[in-house]
Amino acid sequence: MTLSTPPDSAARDAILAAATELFAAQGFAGVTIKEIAAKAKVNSALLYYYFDDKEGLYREALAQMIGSVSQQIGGALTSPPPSPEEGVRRFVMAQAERFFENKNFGRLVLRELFDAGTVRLETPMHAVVTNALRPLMELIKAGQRSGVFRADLDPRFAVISTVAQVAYFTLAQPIVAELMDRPGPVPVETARAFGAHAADFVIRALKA
Amino acid sequence: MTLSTPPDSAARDAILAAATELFAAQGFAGVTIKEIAAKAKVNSALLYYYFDDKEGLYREALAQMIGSVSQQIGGALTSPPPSPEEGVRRFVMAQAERFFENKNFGRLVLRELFDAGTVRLETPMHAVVTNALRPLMELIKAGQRSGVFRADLDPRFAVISTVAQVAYFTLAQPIVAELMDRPGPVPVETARAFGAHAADFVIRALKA
DNA sequence: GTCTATAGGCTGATAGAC
DNA sequence: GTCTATCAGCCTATAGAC
Repeated sequence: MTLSTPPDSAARDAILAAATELFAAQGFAGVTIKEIAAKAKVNSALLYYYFDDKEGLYREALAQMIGSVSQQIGGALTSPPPSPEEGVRRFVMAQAERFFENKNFGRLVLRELFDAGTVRLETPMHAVVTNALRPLMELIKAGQRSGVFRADLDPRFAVISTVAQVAYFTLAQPIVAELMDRPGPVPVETARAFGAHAADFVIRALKA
Repeated sequence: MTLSTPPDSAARDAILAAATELFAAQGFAGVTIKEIAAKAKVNSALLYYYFDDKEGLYREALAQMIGSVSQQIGGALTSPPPSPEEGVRRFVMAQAERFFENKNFGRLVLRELFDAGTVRLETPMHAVVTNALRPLMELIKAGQRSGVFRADLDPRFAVISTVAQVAYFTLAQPIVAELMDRPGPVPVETARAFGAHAADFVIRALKA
């Protein structure tokens, strides 16, 4: 069936891809419509054919990213939970995989977090908590009940400590690069190695 | 002695304070000169008397924050190092103290991290690494040599895991608030409690 | 030092030809 | 669907009165 606004089109996809990348790198206010059009190699007026306005475009870019990725991360916990430890490891590894596979995701989402005072969107943030963070918290609570994890930790704090690892690594690339004594962007192997380190680090801190 | 550009003035201070707050909340591109002037309760043309331009104002706000605060955090390690564990605890607590005492610091600095692709400043980031992160890394290495900390950890990764805690907590306020089941901003007691938790969490992960 | 007034450029967005 | 042309508004920054 055909919708009133065509949902699929090469031009539309190009616009959305360009917008996602630019918003992730420079933030909502730091990007212009013409800049997006240039990157997508389309005329700037065309953006208004496919999207309501600049904010609508931003909204769609963000919603698309968060919807797909936060579910994929949370999805690491939907399959049978072998042990709390293994669950936490899977979660962190899935988070690392998604963040490194799609560098824009982390930046776009975390950027939105910043701008939350200036808020544009509440729903996507809610999706992150519901899809990814709540399941992780339940897993940690289960681990605490079964005695595998320390019971004296506030499970909410434990969740923050866990997700902070990969999030900060992704976000703080300039600092990470300098700390690594490496010029230029951090290579994927390093990022992957950090994911493994992070899972290990967190599990060791959680264990009873 | 008098400098060419008067360094102290109530108006100048008001402008700098207003700029810091707004840049921290909305980013460089998201703030207008008139907005800053309004918040500082001065005429917008006055900003150009005290600062070169918008970027110069941003630069000064950022440099001032980073200079004072990164040294204060790193300073937690200059006094006699009692034990590696205690050193790490002091570092994390100092980081928490500074971040929570001055909410703008974390946001302004971390925001600049994001924009590093679009770079405006490299020097301040360098200051963070030199003043705060390198000393922390040396401390961790010392702990590894003396057998207090696990030797199989990459000290660079360990540094990232350590600073990520408080940084993410500060940054991700909207997510943290929702996770806490609390409407509105996170109260200071909670932030302080997280600082203690974070220090504990990290030390447990580092210990041999 | 602090203000008013304004220049000049760029921005988001629309109308309408093809 | 995609483009050209264009506008009104806001933005940074400056000139100059007080």
